[in-house]
Formats: sequence, C-alpha cells, structure tokens
Amino acid sequence: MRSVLLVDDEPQLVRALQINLEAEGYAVTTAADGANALRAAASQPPDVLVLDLGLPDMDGTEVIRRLRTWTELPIIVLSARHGSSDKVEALDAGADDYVTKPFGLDELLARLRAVERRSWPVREAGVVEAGDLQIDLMAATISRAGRRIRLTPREWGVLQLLVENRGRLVSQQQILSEVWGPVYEKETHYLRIYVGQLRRKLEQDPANPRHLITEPGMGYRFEI
Amino acid sequence: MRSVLLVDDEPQLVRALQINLEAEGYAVTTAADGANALRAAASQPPDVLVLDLGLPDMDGTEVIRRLRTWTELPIIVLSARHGSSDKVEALDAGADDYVTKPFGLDELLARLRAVERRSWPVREAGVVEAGDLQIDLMAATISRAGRRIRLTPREWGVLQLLVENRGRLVSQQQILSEVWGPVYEKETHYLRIYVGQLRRKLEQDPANPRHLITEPGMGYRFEI
DNA sequence: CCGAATCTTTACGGGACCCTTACGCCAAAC
DNA sequence: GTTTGGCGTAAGGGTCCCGTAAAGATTCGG
Repeated sequence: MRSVLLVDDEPQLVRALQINLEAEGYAVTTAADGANALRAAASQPPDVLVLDLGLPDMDGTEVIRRLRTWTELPIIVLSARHGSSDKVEALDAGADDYVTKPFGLDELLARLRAVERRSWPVREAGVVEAGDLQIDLMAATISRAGRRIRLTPREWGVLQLLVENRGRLVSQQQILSEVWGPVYEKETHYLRIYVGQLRRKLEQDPANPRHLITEPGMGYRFEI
Repeated sequence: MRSVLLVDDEPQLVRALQINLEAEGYAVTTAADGANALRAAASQPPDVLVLDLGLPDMDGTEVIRRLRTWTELPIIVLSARHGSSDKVEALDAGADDYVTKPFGLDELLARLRAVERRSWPVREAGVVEAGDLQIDLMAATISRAGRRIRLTPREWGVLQLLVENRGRLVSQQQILSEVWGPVYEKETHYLRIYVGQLRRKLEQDPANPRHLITEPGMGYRFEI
C-alpha cells in the first residue's frame, strides 16, 4: 500500500498528516472538499482513501456512496462526532474503517496496515514466485527453474494450502483436516511423508529446506 | 466486509441469498456441506461465514469447533430449530450470532453489519512492533532487527498471550492455565524457565529486560 | 485383467523440546 | 545478621516429534 488520498478541510491537520504519512513511506495526495476528492479518486486512484466526514460542500457519507458506485477502494473515515450513528451510517455507506478525532498517528497507521492486510487476499489469485519456483494456484501448475514439476494430488493439496497461506504458520491439524478430511486430524505421519516428498521435488537441498519450513510442535510454513 | 462464505444444503435458499447478498455488494462463495465449507474457509478465507446448522455430512457445531481451532473468523449461524439449547451450543462452540429460520433478508443484513463492526477491532491484532521486535500474531512469526527468531511451541504460547494483553498485567496463574492447562496453575517454576529463555532470545540485555517485565508477586507484563 | 502410479502403513534413528532438579541471587521480614 | 520467599540460571535425562526408507494396499487406466 503506497498511495493515500487524504481528504480534509483543515489545512493544519492535512499538512501534519501528510508529513507523517510520507515519513512512513506513503505517497500522499490531498483534497479539501468532496468534489475535489471524487475528481482526484477518479483521475489518479489511490491505494487507500482517508476521508473526513465533515466537508464544506457535501456530506462525507455522500462521497462514500458515490465512490462505491464504481470502486471498492478501501476507505478509512475520520470523524469528530462521537455518536455511533454517524459511524454506522458511514460504514453502511461503504467505509472500511473509522477513526474518531482526536486520534494518534499510531492509530491511523494501524488502521492503514489493517486495511492493507485485508485487501491483500484480493490480489492473491495468480502466480507465486519463490526462489526458482513458480507456482500457479489457479492453473494448479508448478515449475522450478522453468522446468515443469509433476505433483500427485495429495502433494498438490498440501502445497496449495501452504502457498495460499504463505508466510503464515499452518497447523498440522489444519492441513490434515483440509486435505485428508476432518477424520484424519491425528494422522500426523501422513504429513511427514508428503512434506518429505515435496521437499525432494521442490528444494535445492531437501535436507536444509528454504521454502517448506517445519515449525516443531506447531506446523509447517511456506516461505517465499 | 466484502466476502461471505454461505454454507447451506438447500439450493433454492442458497441461490436466493446469493443474489440478494451480491446485490448488497458482497462477494459470495457457497458450500453445500461441512467438508467443503472447511476447505473453502481455509483456501480462501472469507470475511464472514454464514452457516446452516443442519448439514448432510456433519453437525454444524462441529464445523464451528474445527474452525475455531485456527481462526477467529466471524460466524453467523442459521437454524430451523427453535430450541434455545441449539443456540447455546452453537454460541458456546464459537459462533458470533444466531438467526432462526425463517428470517427476512433485512435481519440477516443487519446481523452481517453488526458482526462486521464488532469484528474489526479483532482484526487489528496484526503486527505488533516493540523496539526492534516485530511480532506477527496471525502468522506466528517474530523478528528482531529484521532477523527471524525461532521459538518453541511453549515459548510462543507464553509470548502470544502476553503480547495479546500487551501493556496489561497477566497473572502467573492465567499464563499457566492458558498455555499449560488449568491443572498446572501452581507450577510457577515452569514460567521462570520459559520467561528466561524468551528474554535471552528477545531482549538486548536479558538481565535488564525492557519488554518482558516481571511484576513481583503478581505476574508478567509485555511492554512495547 | 494387468501394471503402474499413488496412497497408506510400518519401522527406526536422530534430534529437539520439555520437564526436572539443583543452586545462586536479591529483597523484605524478623 | 539471619531467615524466608520469590525470581533467575544452568544442566541433564527422558520423551516426544520429525525425517526417511521400504513394503503392502489401493486406485486407475489400458
């Protein structure tokens, strides 16, 4: 998540936030009212929109509603009103999260990261590259250094689940339950066999795996 | 809240709900039985799960229990049974809300919005930064100054509990009860061992800890 | 009906982890 | 000064977990 469109009519707050967000590595553009916000969002769609509800020309929820007619761009709402009805209204209009003023920079950054994580699975579909491996989750194919590798159904089932949760720890129970079925949750020896086979096919040095990592006592993890 | 996984074995109801939910802006995927529901929830985690209790292959509460072993995904239960014992059982298994058939679309949409608002703070629990430490509670990873640290299951169990309650005091009894089990509430020497090991791995100066703080006679606290 | 690929089962060696025991330190109470 | 309780550290043994090999069972296509 790189670019943020910041919409607020208080110049000082905008300037302060812009400096701090840019220091965190975000590219920040700004708008001071709803009309300019809509224009900016359409001409240069940001990765996330931070929107104050109190704008001079139109209600913030109205801005959200218009945006939602054509985009699913994540929207974080800033509101000075503490009443929950405003928040509900904004969320129902299509906002993704809200922050009540006054707020700390830390809180806004946390919300940005949260929205970022949530939008991650959206672009999850496609080819995953890990070292010399190319894994296409949709096509169910995998290549190593350009060469196609053949996997058996079970092998693919295990690898697919791990790659879909790449970076995250996946418990042995979860793998067994998803690939073999809930009845097999206890049969951890199956996993040892298939993880070993996968490593022999995927890893350069199966004895020192770099992608298919064991977390002793907890589960397995696919590292890119 | 974008995506909903809809689990029911009545095709007409599923089709009707899917059309209506998609008209409301949700991305809807469906499953007709428990096994497929678990597989779908694992491979493409939705933002919320709508689950009928009467499934052909397994009890709905069993589906909830299995999901709850690895995810806190919000779950709304549908049930044709009016008895309150079913409701209690499902909620105890880990469901978030409950709708009795027959129900109106408006009611389900209201529950979805309610669960959505409630679940946001939970999702915020992502990456916690503390000094040169980066702790990802979801992925079960921890880095210090960019370098990955390996923790054993017990070490991770203790750290996870403390980080989830960061800033707050956690009693020794609570840690022992959560990580080792209620029987071990008195075995405080376990804690001394593992707190020591954690400090050696996490703290710059294990003798003068800055994150893993002892509150003599009370418990431990994780400070950011 | 046969054969090959895949899945399951069994067995075993090595290593990591957990628990246990023992001891040193510090501070507060007597 | 001595004692006592709580906390931290070190080391060793036993147990569980993981990786590997190999053979039997099952499935599937020809």
